[in-house]
Amino acid sequence: MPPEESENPPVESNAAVDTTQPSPAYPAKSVSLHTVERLSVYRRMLDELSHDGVEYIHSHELAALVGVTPAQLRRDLASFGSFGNIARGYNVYQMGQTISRIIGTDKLQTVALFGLGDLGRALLSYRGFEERGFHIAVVFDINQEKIGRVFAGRRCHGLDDIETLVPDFEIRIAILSSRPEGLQFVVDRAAAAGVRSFLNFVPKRLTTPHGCFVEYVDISAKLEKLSFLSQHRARQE
Amino acid sequence: MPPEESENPPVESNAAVDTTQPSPAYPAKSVSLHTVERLSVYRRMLDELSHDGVEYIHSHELAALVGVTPAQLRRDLASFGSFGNIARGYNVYQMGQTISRIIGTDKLQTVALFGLGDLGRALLSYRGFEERGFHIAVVFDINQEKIGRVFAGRRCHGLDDIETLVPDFEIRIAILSSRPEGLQFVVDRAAAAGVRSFLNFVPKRLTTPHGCFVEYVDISAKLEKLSFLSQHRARQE
DNA sequence: GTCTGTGAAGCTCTTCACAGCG
DNA sequence: CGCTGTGAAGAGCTTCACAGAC
Repeated sequence: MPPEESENPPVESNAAVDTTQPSPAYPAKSVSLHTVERLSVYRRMLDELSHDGVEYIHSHELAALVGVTPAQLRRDLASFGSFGNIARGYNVYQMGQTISRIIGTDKLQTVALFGLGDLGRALLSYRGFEERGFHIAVVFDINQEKIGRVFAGRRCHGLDDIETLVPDFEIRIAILSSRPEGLQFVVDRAAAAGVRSFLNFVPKRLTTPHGCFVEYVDISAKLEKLSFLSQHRARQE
Repeated sequence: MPPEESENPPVESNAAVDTTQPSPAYPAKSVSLHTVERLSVYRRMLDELSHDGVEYIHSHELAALVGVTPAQLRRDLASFGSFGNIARGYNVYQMGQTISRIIGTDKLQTVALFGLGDLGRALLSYRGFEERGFHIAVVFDINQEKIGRVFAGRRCHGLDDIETLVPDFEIRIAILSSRPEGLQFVVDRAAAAGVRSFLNFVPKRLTTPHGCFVEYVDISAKLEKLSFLSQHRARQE
């Protein structure tokens, strides 16, 4: 399993640029995955700051708020172009917009959910997704008793609707919260219908379909990590 | 915020060693956090294999099953002592036991849950924790209407019971799934009562109490990472 | 003086490749 | 032969520290 971390294809500016500021829009070089994860954190804090009326912020202030070093913050931001003002720092609103555009959440993204067990229903009612730019529009389950019923405003579909609904809603992202059995089949079928990436809550390793991405969320593993740390480490991380 | 990743204090063997096999029990050197995360994955797969009756396995086989390189698997295992048999490979059952002991899940651990919203209730009904050695024994909420009611077999408590219940149940780990407001206060209070580590589902940065660990699970951030990848990268991760 | 952006150093994790064993 | 364990090399990420801007 060779990690195929090829360099980015040169991403041409596709969207209409309508910002009033001369903000750099797209990554100049390859942005590391660690950086991408931190970008989400930065954006959340920037949204809060913007909401509180803060216009400009210095790297050391924002860094302290999100818990990274100032150097790292500046490095992360520089990876897709520099736009800090030396006297006043970074424009809070503009930087938030730029990060949104880079991670692709400047427009609402339509998401599908597979599996309406306890976790699936909880994710469905979670309001946090909408405010971050994700909308669960379609839900699927294999359970005949659930198909046709409505959960949190969405009608539950059977797997046979994958081929019609995924293209119709232009779904690129799927959340997996089903039983492990048959999960690979669902993933392959969804990928064939056009889904490009999967957020997998099921504790089961998947064979990633070609051209797709899978991100794992393993809650038990996180607990085990904490268990290890409490046992073996002395101080905070 | 200097990352205080001091080297491990020499962990002396504390528990009574009762294994029948001459397996090394405790990390010889500092085990990296990445290794710890993978150990959870190895153990899950080893449990499955053991259940299927597999007795021995070679590094390249197990590596393929969990999606890492054979070299990495061997390196991970070697970080807490080597116990592979050159002819037959690794003893599946013994290695699972050893990993459990290292991450501290060879005995059931009692966990508290803070916040009984949608996500909290889903976590409460999730059966996967028990089989990995974690038991949610106590649940808390600030909502007066929930206090006293029973959810999935556990009576909901108010925060005023933290100081009595945490010591009584010897709770070391807490899961946070409440609203962001007042979360820091809850964490500080729980830490003072004896909780050592926190699994935080709330999208809010915490000041880690001294001597404690906080592990963040940010689902929206994961979606944003996928969104970025679909946009900018060409192939699978 | 302060702050940003960045070359360079430092550090950590991963992979290579091979000695040694069976 | 093939496999494990490991020194050494490689790759990637973080931090240092300073030039340049203000």
